[in-house]
Amino acid sequence: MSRESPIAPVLNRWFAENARDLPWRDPDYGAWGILVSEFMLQQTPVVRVIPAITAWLDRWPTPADLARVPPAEAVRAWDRLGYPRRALWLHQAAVEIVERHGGVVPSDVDDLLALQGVGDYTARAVSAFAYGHRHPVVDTNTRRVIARAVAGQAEPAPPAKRDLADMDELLPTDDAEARVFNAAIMELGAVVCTARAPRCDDCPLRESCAWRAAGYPAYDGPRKAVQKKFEGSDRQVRGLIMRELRAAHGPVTITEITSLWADDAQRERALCGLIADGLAVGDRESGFTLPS
DNA sequence: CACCCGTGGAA
DNA sequence: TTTCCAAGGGT
Repeated sequence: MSRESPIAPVLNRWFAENARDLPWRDPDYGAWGILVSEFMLQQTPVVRVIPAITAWLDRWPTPADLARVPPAEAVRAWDRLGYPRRALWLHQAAVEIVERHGGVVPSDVDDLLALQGVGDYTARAVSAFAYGHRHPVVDTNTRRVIARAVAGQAEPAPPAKRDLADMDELLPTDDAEARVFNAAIMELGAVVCTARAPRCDDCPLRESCAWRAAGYPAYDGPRKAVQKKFEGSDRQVRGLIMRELRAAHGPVTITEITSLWADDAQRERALCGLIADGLAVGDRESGFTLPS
């Protein structure tokens, strides 16, 4: 037997009055725009995505528009949103949408999951937000809100398959309400129930929050893996090379690349990695470019 | 499952 | 200055 979500009514009401006016929440934004927004929002903050997605959709209003240009154009337009593989994957996803779905972003979760760069989160987000289908949409925000408001813990456990079922239990049975709830719980995690300094006094769930009821106990679970330092990392070197490739009109010579980073082994590792990822193409004789 | 992958802003 | 973290996904 199932029962209605205890927190959906109050959360959905709060969302109706407090939702940020984000571009992709326009009812006419379209599935392609929403798919692009989800790619860009993978680890890139909202404030940096807003100007980028506007320019992107202005240039490539449909998957077919993106699919017919070289991947280099996508990587260049991605600019400094970070994780440039996402630009490559988004371009590839557009190609697959044209090849397999007649240029229309699919609505089925399994079809979406089959697209390059689309995982559990993005597939369900697109199906739910673009097409109104009832799926649990689980991201870092929803996991944190559920950990606190429902489980009474300061931080969620490491991501697990179980998260989908946990979210599904809270999801209203009605499709439209479920879609709003997915957005609302994510929004709450983004602006109120934040990772640092949550604004519990302003939280619509404060009366029922299990973490508050327990007296805000500190997190005592397994230590989260700490992100490795960026300064001096391979990622920094890759970033420097990518910046050069994006800015260049012609091939970038190996001499120019060598000048970017002194450590030979690390520089070589970064360049080989970019080539393996398909972000760089070429050789030492003719130089390197973005993939065409 | 642990680790890797960019970039920038805020505490 | 350093650390944290941001609508994840692939291997």
